Amino acid sequence: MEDWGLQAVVRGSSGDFTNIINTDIFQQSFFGFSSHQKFDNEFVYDFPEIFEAVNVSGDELEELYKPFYPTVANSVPAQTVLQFEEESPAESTVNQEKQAQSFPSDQTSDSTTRAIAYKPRYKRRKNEHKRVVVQVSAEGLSSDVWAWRKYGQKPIKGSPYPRSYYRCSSSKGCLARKQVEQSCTDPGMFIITYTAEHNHSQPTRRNSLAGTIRQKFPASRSPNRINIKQERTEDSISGSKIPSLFMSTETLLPSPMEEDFLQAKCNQEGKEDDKLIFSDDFFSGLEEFDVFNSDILPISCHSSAQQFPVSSCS
DNA sequence: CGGATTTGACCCGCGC
DNA sequence: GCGCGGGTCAAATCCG
Repeated sequence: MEDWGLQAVVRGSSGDFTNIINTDIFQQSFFGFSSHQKFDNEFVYDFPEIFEAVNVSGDELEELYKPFYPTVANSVPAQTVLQFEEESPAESTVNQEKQAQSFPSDQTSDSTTRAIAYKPRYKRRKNEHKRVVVQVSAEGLSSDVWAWRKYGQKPIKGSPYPRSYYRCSSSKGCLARKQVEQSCTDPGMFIITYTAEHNHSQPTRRNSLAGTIRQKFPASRSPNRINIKQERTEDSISGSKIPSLFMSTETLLPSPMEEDFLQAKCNQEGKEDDKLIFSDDFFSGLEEFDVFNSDILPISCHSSAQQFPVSSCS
């Protein structure tokens, strides 16, 4: 997604969406949220009430978001600010080469690019990858859907707390990185910096995604809950198994976030006839969605994305 | 025994 | 050019 490289300020009135911030789901649905562009390189995204408060603090964040203070100051006290750092054009080619090495199946890399050997021992410091900075509570720390392996820890000047470095442990070639440091102004909060993107789907062996989803959409909060069940139907033409989306009736009254989430997926994954078709990748981490399913009904989708979600087959 | 963590050494961008 | 600060490496250790 091209817009992923833009700098963005994101604010939410409530909700620990950081639980899901580094998942493909969130990233892909991110731009489905209502937004407006303030400057050439700044977008403001409004999040629905379903999110809980996340406060911004810390010297690093302050430095990062100086240009955006007007936006921050005008929003409610409870807010979350994210920044997506844009890679510099000069290094873009190098990054493509490196990514081509790591992602041989990447459709954006042609065979010529893929053949280039590039293996620096150390990465460039700045502007190499998109970065997402979030602040979460200790609870948010433990609900990461990805498997991380700690590979370093350093004391940080000006902070009494060290910074921990993590890399993705579920895929050998994955460049995804994560830094965690305790906020010096609010020791109860942690600043997480995600760097690069995963080149694989979420690890299905971990149950934390289901836990995250339950946390975000507990059944007791119906009608805001979202029930999704994976079902693979055979394509009459290709004969391959195609995952389809099934939802319970509660989603007839979706929260704005869910609606935009689904709309974004709808836009991205495409539609076929009156049924949403999602990729295998989307479902790879959602196999436990049906844990709290009751009555599952297929939904339909109008051809216009603006009308989605529109109806449910009863 | 294999994967995760710890931790000192090493590397390197960047400012002076 | 030099030194600082931060990111990564890798051997040792831990742990299930």
